[in-house]
Amino acid sequence: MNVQNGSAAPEGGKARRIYLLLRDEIMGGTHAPGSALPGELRLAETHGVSRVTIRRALDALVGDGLVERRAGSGTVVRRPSTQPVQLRADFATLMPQLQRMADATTARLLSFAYVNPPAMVAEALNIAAGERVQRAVRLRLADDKAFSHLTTFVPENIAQSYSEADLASTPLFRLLERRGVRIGNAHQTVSAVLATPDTAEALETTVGAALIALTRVVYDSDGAGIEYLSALYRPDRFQLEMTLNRVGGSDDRHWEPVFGEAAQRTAK
Amino acid sequence: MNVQNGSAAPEGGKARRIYLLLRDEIMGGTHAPGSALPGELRLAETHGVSRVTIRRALDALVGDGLVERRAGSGTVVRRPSTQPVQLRADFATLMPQLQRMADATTARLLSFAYVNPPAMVAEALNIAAGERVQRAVRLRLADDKAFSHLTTFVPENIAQSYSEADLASTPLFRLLERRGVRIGNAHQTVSAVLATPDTAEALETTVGAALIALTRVVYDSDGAGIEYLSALYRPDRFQLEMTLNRVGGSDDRHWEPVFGEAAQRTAK
DNA sequence: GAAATTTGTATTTTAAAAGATACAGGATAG
DNA sequence: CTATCCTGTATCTTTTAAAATACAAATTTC
Repeated sequence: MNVQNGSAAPEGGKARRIYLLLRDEIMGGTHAPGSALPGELRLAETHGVSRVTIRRALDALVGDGLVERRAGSGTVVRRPSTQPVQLRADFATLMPQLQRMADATTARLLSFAYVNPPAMVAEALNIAAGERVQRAVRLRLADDKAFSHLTTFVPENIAQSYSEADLASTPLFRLLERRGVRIGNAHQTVSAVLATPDTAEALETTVGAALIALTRVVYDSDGAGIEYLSALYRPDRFQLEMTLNRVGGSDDRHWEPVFGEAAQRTAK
Repeated sequence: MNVQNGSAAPEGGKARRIYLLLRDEIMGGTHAPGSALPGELRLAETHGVSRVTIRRALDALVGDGLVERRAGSGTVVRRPSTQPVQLRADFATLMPQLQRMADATTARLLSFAYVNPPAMVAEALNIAAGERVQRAVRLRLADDKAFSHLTTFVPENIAQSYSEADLASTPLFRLLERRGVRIGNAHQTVSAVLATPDTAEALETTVGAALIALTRVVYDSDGAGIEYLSALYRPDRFQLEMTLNRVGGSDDRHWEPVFGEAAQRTAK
């Protein structure tokens, strides 16, 4: 009745749970392409369900094109035919990265309005009670595939210093700096959340899938809140990366992040 | 039959899915403590299920002590009685942080063995076919509460330069550097995954919950793989943080990570 | 080539979850 | 005080998922 992707994801129940789990493991690399999954009987035991249920979960994976089944042999993880789009962003230098990324990706505005800020946002930006904020929800696509769901909150008085059109052409921070706002620092937090019905739909995934959640709060030089960003990423299409170097003398050896392009080269 | 936490999490099916979702939202701050959840009827519509099903999910949340229901008034998010333990680690300087953290936390060894490396690991560490690796699975607890599930892979020849006892007292990198291994750089990736039966049990959470996944590969100065770490964190008990400063002249303004203690002070 | 293992298929039974519905009772807004 | 909106409770029905079971067919292993 409610088919999500094109796949035959089980509606609810254990089969669905196991489907999500296995899918997650496969896309996360736990089961490498070409390698065989544990046998159906084994899986049934591991997850404490009957073989029939495992079977239903596997059926869905086959429907997704993630695995291939060979009678008598086993179930094997398929080599993804379409290259994993896998965008990567360096966590240490996230901002400029995102900037460059903006060129290679498309954004779609899902919603735009001035609203009363959620408690979290009001607290983080230190918004006075009753004051409103501009909320914009954007979807970012690469290669016509959605990989990130962004919700930004900007205090009303700041938001009014630019138009929607401005935003389309120029990054927010440039706009603000031109207007004399002196950006001070930003604070980022990374977490993991489950896809809700709306975010799942936007990101073309399934309710209950694991998403990377990044929260960023930007302050001006006086410590006043400028922007609150809540970003959700599909882990199979986007990943946060960072390279560290071991530096210093034998007394004070420690790690130091590698910036920008160097990080890309050092990796792998 | 299979109660996970002490809560009454629905076995499978939609009620469970919605329970997980709402729980995730509450713990993630979408619904601030003290604020009311959407009405049951509204929730039923949003999630496309009947009110009874929503009700079952809410029952579980009440069982967890996450929400309080008042007849006629609504369902309200409870202020957590036990302060959120919330360990925080700075992503940029993760290593020293972890070092310091080790003092305040306990580790429990769940398994220890020499095994054939999974494909992912073999590739990342550039292990020759047939060569084995030391695999150790550890659980890290703070305040008697598990917050992280660590699996490390170290090539056999390197692992043999220290004993299990050594590891208990001294961090791996110190041990290796004393043995003449010259540590070069490390590469980290952050993602999000779902809790599987085993990781869920270890982390005292529920199958299908969202977890932060951090993968780290450490190389020596010759580029040879030294350690492959796969860490899972409970997002309600651990978070990756980072503070950035806006620096540079008007021509070349960009962001730069703030290290160590400074980051802690700047935040909030 | 025989034995063991693994997936494929089918049927039936059992259990669990979800839904529909109706009404009682508390809380709040006007 | 009343209309309205919420949760509380109960019952019954329907639908769906899961389990149990048996056997066939393909593959690998020895």
